Amino acid sequence: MAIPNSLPINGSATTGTLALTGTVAGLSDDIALQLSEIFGVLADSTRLKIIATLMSGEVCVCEIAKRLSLQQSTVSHQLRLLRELRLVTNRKQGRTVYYQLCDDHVAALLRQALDHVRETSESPVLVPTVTMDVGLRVTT
Amino acid sequence: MAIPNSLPINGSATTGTLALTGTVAGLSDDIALQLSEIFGVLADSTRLKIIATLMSGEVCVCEIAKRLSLQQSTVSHQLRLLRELRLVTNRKQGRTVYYQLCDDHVAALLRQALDHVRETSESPVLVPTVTMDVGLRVTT
DNA sequence: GTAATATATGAGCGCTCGTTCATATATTAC
DNA sequence: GTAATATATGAACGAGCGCTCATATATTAC
Repeated sequence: MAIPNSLPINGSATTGTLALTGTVAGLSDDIALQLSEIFGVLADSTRLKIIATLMSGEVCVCEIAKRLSLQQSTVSHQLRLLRELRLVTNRKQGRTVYYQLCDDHVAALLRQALDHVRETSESPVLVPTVTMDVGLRVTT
Repeated sequence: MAIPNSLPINGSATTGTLALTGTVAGLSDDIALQLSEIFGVLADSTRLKIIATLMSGEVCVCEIAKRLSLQQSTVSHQLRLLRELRLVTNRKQGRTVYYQLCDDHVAALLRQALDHVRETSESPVLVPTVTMDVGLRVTT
């Protein structure tokens, strides 16, 4: 994920021309790029964990690092990316900085994907089990 | 996106332990990785366009390449990835191979993200317009 | 048979991404 | 004042990704 020039993730780069994309089939270059950027944010497990952490509310940098066993600089770099995409806001109090999610869309996508993952792997259908029937038969 | 060892995108690598992820907050390494792989598929504009093309039904490789102005090998490589993630199925007829989407989840995520992109950029709120009021005032 | 068409795939290349390390700044404690 | 703590950020490195080119295979047309 590249860090953009302080542009939010939404808002089209060009003007209009959404008509062709009415039925989904046939994405314009512009929209395909926007979508890939949105999904790109979620395509890293570290960022996903950070976002998920923020879904429980406002958390400071060092707390995120502690909870996720990440280096502070790693967390700061990722938060910077999320900040420049306008997905989080921050608030400084003393020497600690608290971050907060401010985008519903990304969180909604995460939730939906999570539902799907759970749906397919949660159901205790055929938990691997080995049943052995051991015995000795003496042939005389 | 790496090509996996013929493993589908769903199905957890380890056994169970989904309990901790009940409220979304606190993703396990395993689940975060699974999610990042799902989003990773959608994090490339070329793949998005291919998937969107397949959302209109069964399409063959050369047709996809033609519609999207992509090289045939590019399309084949991406389709191979999608095939190994079990997101598409293919059917050979003569010398042409038809591909078809076979995963609802990914298509649903695309649709949802698309709705959000449209929602925020579609509305014709303040289309950039310059209004000039030019005149000459002669001071005598 | 040969030629043309459709697809698959390995190798290589350039680019991007995520992490780590080192360091700078700001704030609090003393 | 100094020390400790919290955060931000630039540089560098290694890994992975997507594309292109070349080539192999399969099928159809002739």
